[in-house]
Amino acid sequence: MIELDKTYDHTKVESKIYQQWLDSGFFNPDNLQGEPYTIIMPPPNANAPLHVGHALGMTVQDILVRFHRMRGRKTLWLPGTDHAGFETQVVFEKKLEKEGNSRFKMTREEFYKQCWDFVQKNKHISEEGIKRLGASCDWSRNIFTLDPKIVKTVYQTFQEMYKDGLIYRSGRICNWCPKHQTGLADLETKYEERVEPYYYFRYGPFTISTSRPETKFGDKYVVMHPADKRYSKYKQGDTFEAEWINGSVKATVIKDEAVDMEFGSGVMTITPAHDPVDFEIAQRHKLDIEQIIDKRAKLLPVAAEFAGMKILEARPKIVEKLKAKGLLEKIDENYKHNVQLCYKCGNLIEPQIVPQWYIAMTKPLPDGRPSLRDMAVDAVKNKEIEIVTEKFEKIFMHWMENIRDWPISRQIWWGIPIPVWYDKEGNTHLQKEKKIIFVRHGESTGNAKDVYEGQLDNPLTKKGLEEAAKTAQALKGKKIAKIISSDLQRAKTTAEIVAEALGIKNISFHPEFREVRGGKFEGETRKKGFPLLLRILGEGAGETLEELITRAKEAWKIINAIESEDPIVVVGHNSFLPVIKAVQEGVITKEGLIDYRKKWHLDNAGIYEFTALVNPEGEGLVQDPDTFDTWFSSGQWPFATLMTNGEKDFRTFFPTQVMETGWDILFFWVARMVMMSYYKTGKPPFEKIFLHGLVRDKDKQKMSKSKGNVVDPLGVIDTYGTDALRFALIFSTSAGNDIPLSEDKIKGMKHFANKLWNIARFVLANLENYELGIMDYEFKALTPADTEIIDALKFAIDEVTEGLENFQLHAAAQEIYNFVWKNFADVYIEKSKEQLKDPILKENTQAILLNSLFIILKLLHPFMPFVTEEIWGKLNQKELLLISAWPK
RNA sequence: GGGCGGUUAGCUCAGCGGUAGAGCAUUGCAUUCACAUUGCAAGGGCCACAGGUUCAAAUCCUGUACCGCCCACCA
Repeated sequence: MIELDKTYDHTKVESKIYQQWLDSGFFNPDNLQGEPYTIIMPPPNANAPLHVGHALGMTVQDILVRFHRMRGRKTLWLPGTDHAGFETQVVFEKKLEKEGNSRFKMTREEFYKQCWDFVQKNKHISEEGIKRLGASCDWSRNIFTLDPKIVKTVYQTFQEMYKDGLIYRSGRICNWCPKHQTGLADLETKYEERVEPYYYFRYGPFTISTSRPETKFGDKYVVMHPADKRYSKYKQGDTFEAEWINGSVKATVIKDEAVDMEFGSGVMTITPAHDPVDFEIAQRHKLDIEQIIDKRAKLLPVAAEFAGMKILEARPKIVEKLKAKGLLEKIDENYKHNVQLCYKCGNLIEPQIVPQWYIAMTKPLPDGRPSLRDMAVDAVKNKEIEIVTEKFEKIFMHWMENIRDWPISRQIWWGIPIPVWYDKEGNTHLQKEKKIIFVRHGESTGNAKDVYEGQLDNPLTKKGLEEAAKTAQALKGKKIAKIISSDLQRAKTTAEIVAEALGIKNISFHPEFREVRGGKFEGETRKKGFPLLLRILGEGAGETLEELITRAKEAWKIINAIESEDPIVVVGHNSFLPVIKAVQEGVITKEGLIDYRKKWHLDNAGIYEFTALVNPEGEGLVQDPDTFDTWFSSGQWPFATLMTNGEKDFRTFFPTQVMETGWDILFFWVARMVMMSYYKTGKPPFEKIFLHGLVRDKDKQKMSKSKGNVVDPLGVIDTYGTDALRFALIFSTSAGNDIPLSEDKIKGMKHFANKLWNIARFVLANLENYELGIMDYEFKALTPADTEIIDALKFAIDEVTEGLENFQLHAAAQEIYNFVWKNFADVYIEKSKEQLKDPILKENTQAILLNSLFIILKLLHPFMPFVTEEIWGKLNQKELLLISAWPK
């Protein structure tokens, strides 16, 4: 007889159960069968602890993932963390500021290293948080957005898009944040209504008006609408002298339709260097453009005595001066207008002309496909991608229609550097693609004996010679630029056989590491696994890590010196081949090398082809100082992540099934993923987009640190348990709507977990020695109460299943909640107490109680994984509830 | 300026053609019996307003009034 505690104590259960799940290996789809079901986790910022919004997202995804795993799908939920370029840099700079430091006092390298360490330290905190939420994701595939394998994919995409003419660099005007010293996309700015004085000035024969007199120093064009009759006597190109801030200027009349005749006097002067509309007018008419304000929002020498002043300081003084000159006509003190602000720091955006990289959103692809925008729009229109809740589909379409080219460069340091170099003439140089064909030597006498060879210079066996010839055949027909080989006999001979068969004269041999230091491993019997490299590095028997890396870099020098687009064949032994690849991709730690050694194992005479991106080298080449917008790399996340684990994952799990995230990053992220994925793979990144709302406090207020109403999910978990938090987040809310979360609600759900626990306690207490495996129990002599609960149970199964299938999680949660508490506990259990006393009805009743409990646990498991798994474990089950079959 | 939503019980929200629902809160009763992190019961709504479609409207259509959000941004 199994006794349960009187109440459910989550603190005794959760970490234990999570460990059981991890140990089972079933978070990893490699241990599951069936049709793949994939969700890529939106990677939380590595620098910040989880907030309750993450808790909601993780819960929703975990529910979907657990549901489909139980339904027999090969389920992959791929976790990761995000370097979150701008966000993290802002946080880190604030930290520096507190310490009296600044990034402008540091070298870029210093800054990057410190930021890296800062992020690595915090990364574990968010990963721990994800675990505590019960996320059943596959940690063996956990990945960071700055992982070299991700960066490589990002660079490849950049290169492809550049070659396709979709990426270009332009010196047009951009949103500039003077505080953060970077350009920003439109999405990264916000508007705020302000009431500010509005000034009317005399400018030659005209009246012009402005809220920003400090920009007006360089103004030498007056612009009016061509159809404005009031000014018909002025013609395009007319000039006149006008007394202005610092003396007389020669002004030119420009006619442009951008001018609103109704507004002010219908005449304006323009400041092309600091206003997007003015800039466009200047472009149209090929007007001079002069910078007035510097990147720190201070006035330049053109402002004469005002030079060096901050704009807000200068403004009243300039007005004063113009007034003294009799040029001020009037001031409207109640002028309401919108000002553009940096969405992070809230400082005024100062438009500046700074060259940025852009992606063309509406330009058709050179291969005949429509533009990035159109591919995304088409996908949603013809339901290749479905956005859950129509509301967001409309918003998505509307945004897409008005989309502008996307600036992807940022003048910040924390992020992926832009892989572009400039020479002295300002020409652009990209990374070079090097096609590499690795070939391992054929079987050597050492291989035949299955021993480690190390530096032993063994020849090929007869079989090895044949293998080399076979490999040569496989390469036949390829144009090969050169063969580079190790000078060990086994490699040399293999290389020569290949060269001869393909008729290649261009072949060179390079010295291997030959020194014997201990040499303990030589000739030893090969054991399981991939220990050779480990032993080289670990036991000091051979080459040190530094020596190995140096040698790999030397190899790359040789490869890079080859000026050919054709593939280069590299012949060597099994340990060195992946090392070259790893070093090229920047994985230069011991762990990184060993990881590569495991992944790229080659059989004797095996072939492995890949394309490397190599930085250009040359006199005076300077790398572009900018980094990518985080969303440029995370926009590639669904395929980039799946491409890191060999090609198999990508083939198996892409396109993924669902992207679940907050609606607030629909444009930032989701739209970009759709476009990038179609571009790169020709496929949608996911079939469904499921957007959750913002979690608000009980008064529907947005949570914020300054309001002090932030709910810490981990604190809630400590007090009420993960299951309670999860159920509270899901219960009585529908997709895409904001969710008010109150402590009462969470408490109520803790009560529900306890209710379930006591239901189990009751069922178990009344089982006596009844054997537990009764899922096939044949019911006889059903009472009306029995029939009723069986029907209700069937109904609940259907409703919960349907709710989960249709992303109506709240409906599913309510259904199971009501069934458990009302139908089962309040009605059936109460009636069963009588029935259990009846010797005829007893067994039947026990069977119904137990079967119902089984089904309840299954239905509830996606929502409340811990308490259900714990109870399940008390029911003498062999397999985990985690992978038990979903009821039908 | 353009677009998208919302308005249902005191509070938070489901329902979206067929007799008004949940959680919390309120009130009364019960309580050695799985659970007081409980049970039973009660009160509480012309489903914003005005028209229309329909045998039938909280649910569909049109308009009005508030509330909210997104996009654009006029010097």
